[in-house]
Amino acid sequence: MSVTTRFAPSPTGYLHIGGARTALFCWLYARRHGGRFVLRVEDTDRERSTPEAINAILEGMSWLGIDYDEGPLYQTERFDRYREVIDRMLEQGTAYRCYCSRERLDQLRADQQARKVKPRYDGRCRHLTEPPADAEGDPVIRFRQPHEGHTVVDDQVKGRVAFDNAELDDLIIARADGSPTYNFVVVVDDMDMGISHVIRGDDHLNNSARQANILKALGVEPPVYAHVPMILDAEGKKLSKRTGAASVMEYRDAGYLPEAVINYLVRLGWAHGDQEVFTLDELIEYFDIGEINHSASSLNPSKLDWLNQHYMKTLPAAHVARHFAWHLGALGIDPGAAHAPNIEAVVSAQAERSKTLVEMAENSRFFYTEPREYDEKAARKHLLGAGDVLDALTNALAEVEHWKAEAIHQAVTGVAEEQGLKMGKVAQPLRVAVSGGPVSPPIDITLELLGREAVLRRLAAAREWVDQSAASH
RNA sequence: GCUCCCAUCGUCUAGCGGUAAGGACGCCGCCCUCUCAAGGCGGAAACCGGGGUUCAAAUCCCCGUGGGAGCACCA
Repeated sequence: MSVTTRFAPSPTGYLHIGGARTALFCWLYARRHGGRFVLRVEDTDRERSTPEAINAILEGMSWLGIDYDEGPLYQTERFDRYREVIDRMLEQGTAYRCYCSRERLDQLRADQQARKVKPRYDGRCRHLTEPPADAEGDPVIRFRQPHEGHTVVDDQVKGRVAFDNAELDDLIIARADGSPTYNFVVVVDDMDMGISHVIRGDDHLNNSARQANILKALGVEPPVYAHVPMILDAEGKKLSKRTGAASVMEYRDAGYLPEAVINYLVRLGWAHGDQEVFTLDELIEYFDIGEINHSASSLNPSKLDWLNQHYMKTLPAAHVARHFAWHLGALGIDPGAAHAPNIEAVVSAQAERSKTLVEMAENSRFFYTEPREYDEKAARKHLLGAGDVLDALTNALAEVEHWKAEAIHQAVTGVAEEQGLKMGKVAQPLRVAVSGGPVSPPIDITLELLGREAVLRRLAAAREWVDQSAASH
């Protein structure tokens, strides 16, 4: 059987992280089986579906690198088709007109709730042959749900799930204004698009029986269903805009690489033995629906951090640098400015001491702008009284022939020996002088990246600061 | 309320009748060290409860408990 999967988000303002994982699963499954992956936008809710909301989803997909073979398809463009199917069902008798007023329906529901039974339509219009005399307004169309027997969904994740058809009522497939409803359009779309595998959130598991029944009424074999569990926040609660971390774009903005997010997401609810890190090719080779977990999983932010750092360290520096540049820009830094250090070298130097690109950008500020002031504690500890060391360093560094880490390292250790000091007593004043604070990549690499001119300029400024501080105390 | 789903370290998970219940993140030690990290080594840490089935149960069944989802002229 040829595989066609689909991702069908409704545009609600952003690409939800859970939706992104579902999309990823669908995408991987299609790729794995040489099938097709379709993107379908469920925009029948005209209120919520804005161009911005649709763009947010497309942007999220493209940032993650999840491409699609077909689409985006929009349901709002398919109303004629839905109408056609509804008419056919009316003709065949698998659907019927219901004239019950909203008031009656509300009353019915209220009564049932009061009697503590499951609210459902009582089928009053199910056997009507013509409109009742007291009918007011346009009728809705309901699906004639079979009431006997069971509908079995052989879910690829949850296993065999049986629904008693008596539990299912005749759901509305078209409103009084003629517009089709969700459970119906999904069915028509899945049928028309030849979807073979419906992989979606398990909040839809209950819908699958009725959808399967509509499909059968249309004479079509239902697709294979796979309902994947939800993603919860770190506290085990439902993710929301309020708690944050729900939108894919928040992860980009927080400094995560798409590779890290993909790897993190795929391991949330899916595992391949003990392997933690996967290339895309490996995922395509290994991914299978049957290995998806049955239960919801909570976000583990520190594990994402770890993966992100892993990818920052191991992905080609040039690739990481492209994302890094974007974050530098967000800080108002132009990585392409004259005298700016080689950005790939900065990435290599900072990757092992940053969890995110945002952190990397903040820690790398001093490479691009001279420190306006020194970290107070660090300056007091390392700069005060270090005038002689700074002088010696200035002299030694001015002499260095090839401004490379190895030569710089020799010069610095030379000063330490000559002054009878431990390396720390030399490197730390130097570090504070050039970076403004107590933390930076190895001092020789830091200096190489900064360039001799900038280093000597910063040393002179530090020397001046030492004198001034000494004078004022 | 009814229907459906779920349940292994704090978290992500491996396990699919016989294991000292494994790995990862995080945490705690030690080593390395010019800072911060990274890295190496080691450690603490789990089968929700109760019944069955079986020679044997984290694994299979039932009940309970606890989470979650669905029950709209929303998607």
